Amino acid sequence: MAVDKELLKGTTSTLVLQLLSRKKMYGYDIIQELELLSAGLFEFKEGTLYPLLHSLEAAGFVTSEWSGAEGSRQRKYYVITKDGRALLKTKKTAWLEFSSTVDKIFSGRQGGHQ
Amino acid sequence: MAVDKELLKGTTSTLVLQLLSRKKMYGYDIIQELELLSAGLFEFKEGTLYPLLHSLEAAGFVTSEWSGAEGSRQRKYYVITKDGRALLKTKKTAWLEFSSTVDKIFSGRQGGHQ
DNA sequence: CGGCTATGCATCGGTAAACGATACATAGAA
DNA sequence: TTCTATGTATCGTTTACCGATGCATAGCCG
Repeated sequence: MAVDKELLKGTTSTLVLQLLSRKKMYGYDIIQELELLSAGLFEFKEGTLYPLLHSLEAAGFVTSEWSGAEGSRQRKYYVITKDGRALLKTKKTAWLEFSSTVDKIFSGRQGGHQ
Repeated sequence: MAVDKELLKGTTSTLVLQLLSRKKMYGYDIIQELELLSAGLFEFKEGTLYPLLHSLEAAGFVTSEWSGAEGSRQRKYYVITKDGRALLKTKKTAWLEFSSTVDKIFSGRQGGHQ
């Protein structure tokens, strides 16, 4: 594929980076917010999100920090890095290119023989 | 995921069905045409397409027939069925819902706190 | 007090889509 | 004759995603 394999297999990492580009968030919050923003269409599972966050961190696209009020529950907040923002930009561009191409083909504006 | 897993993992089967909804085609032709229509963006591999066509046929969404001039090379043409057209319609609707949701989230029109 | 639910992070194994490599055969061009 | 394009096909690998599960805490309600 000429387009990014990851894009075809899912826009999950891009969606997560997009959310993190707005504010730092912790895992559970990301799951809730994506479900809310998509009107229930996207239901990320823990088994999907946490490994993804770990790999994004290992690759340097996000960093993490434990935070929370003294003595209360600690949450692991993820913060997007400069590299992460660059990746987000690239991935969003790729998404637009991909989705517009799919739209074009689906609309049937093609050759037209037969 | 509330949306179809197959959709997320790729729109390949939908793209193939879309092409077949226009005219019957053989495998090699499908690969060429998709590359052409997408301006080189989609480069389907044989290892992707042929197993896909076989599974579509096994599921009853397409049928196949060998055809070609007498004595010349025989090509295996695929024809979309009524079930195939119904599936295509469903998948295109799902794609629109999915892509518009992704677009909305990417555009940043969300909550806006912080 | 005890149990239930929501919150919160995490890992592990299974499934299946997509791909790379490869095989094989024919036709036409160099 | 050798190379490239055409044409169908299979196989093994990779890996995204998910289901299941585990563990821990906080708050609510009977």
